[in-house]
Amino acid sequence: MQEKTLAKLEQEGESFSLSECDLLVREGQPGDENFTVVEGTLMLYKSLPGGRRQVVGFRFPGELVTLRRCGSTWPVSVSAITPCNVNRLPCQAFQDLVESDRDVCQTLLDLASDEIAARQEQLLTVGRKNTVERIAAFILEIWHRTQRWPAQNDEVLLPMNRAAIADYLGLKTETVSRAFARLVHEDILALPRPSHVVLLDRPALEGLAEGRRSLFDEGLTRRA
Amino acid sequence: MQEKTLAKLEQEGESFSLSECDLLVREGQPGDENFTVVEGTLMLYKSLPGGRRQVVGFRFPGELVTLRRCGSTWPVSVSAITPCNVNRLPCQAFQDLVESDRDVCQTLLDLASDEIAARQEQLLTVGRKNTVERIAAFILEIWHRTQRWPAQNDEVLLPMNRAAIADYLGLKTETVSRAFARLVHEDILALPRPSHVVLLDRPALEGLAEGRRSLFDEGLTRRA
DNA sequence: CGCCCCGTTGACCAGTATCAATCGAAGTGG
DNA sequence: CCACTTCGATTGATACTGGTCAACGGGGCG
Repeated sequence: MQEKTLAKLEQEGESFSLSECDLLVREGQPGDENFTVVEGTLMLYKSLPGGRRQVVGFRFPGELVTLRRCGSTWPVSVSAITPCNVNRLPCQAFQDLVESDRDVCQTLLDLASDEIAARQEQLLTVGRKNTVERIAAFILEIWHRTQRWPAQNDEVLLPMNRAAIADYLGLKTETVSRAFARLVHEDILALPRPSHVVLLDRPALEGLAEGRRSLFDEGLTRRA
Repeated sequence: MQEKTLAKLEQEGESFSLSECDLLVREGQPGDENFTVVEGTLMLYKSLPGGRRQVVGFRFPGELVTLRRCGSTWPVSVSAITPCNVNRLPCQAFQDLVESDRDVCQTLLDLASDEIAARQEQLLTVGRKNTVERIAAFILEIWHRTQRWPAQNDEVLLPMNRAAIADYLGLKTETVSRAFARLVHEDILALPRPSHVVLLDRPALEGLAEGRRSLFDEGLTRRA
């Protein structure tokens, strides 16, 4: 259903490619266009003076970049964190499709609901979890979203670097490194390369991500 | 337009009231209903073990509580922070209205876009601003949203207590108090009562909220 | 009148940021 | 092919913001 809707959007639009680090749109910029990702990974973020940056989402193949009110300015910047193929659809054509096809409209409302729920979840992570819990939640999120064909394996390839992870989780890169190091030390993860994560103990990782479990539950009690 | 759409929703639904602190729905609960606020203020939040809580939004009169995928469970809890009148509309009736009326569908997509942008903004605030900047942004947000009739006055009545503010901003109540105290000390705000904020220097407050200005730009440099 | 809750303030602590150095892999040029 | 450069990741030492714990104050209500 979502696939079909996105396919409808894409057959009306035109496709083009982006190199790694290319900026697709800049925060505050006008522009009545919608985009979908065909190939690669995009990053959505907002900036603050002093080089502060908050990543508010990643977009993988098959996803709509963002729902936008026609005539509005972009609330975020979007840039490619890998080489990408992106499909562009003018806002008006998008609008027409919504009005002519009720399935499209319903699907978009569902996608919007999912996106809102995802941002609420990210808020919980950024606002109320500690460093290790944030990293655990992050790895599991990317794992879920990139397991397109349920190949029940326990590996994740992170397309984003440590700076992007840090800015997604409201941390600094050094802090991200240390959290990874702790998870590796506890034998919950392995990191053959910085972008290659192997899940050694998924239940433990899930416990951390949901704040049920602490790295000190056992193991650092003096006389255990 | 949005008002007209919400009115359509409300005339189909049934209205009822909530007392302060009543729980409207609990996170994870099933329930195919949509709600709008007629009177009062609602709070949306998510919980974590250990009593940790993240508020992900407030709802004022005339607002839809949240867009929901039909058949899904609630991703958040909703409770009344003041006495409220709320309108309930079964998901199916909501669905029917969306399908029969393209204006409704378009308006809902616009509302969803706004909500997504608002959560992105909150993420920036929680992830990348310091205590004072968060409070400044918060006060201005509530000020904007409660100035329904552009009575160009500089007063805000906060319907939520310090705990709700803290949980919205990823802080503790003591920290919220201290930030208010600093803003009062700098003559940017006055606080006749804890819930009654008077904006004495809106430009300064906006500068802080956007991270352009620091409380130390002048005033705490040793020899100024 | 007194209790209780919420907000405020103070003293101290801890987790994360900051600053700095090092490591390692990938790319470049001799 | 190998030295050199570069950039991202990692690790260590220290600083600082916000959290924790505790006490106090004021207003509302029984």
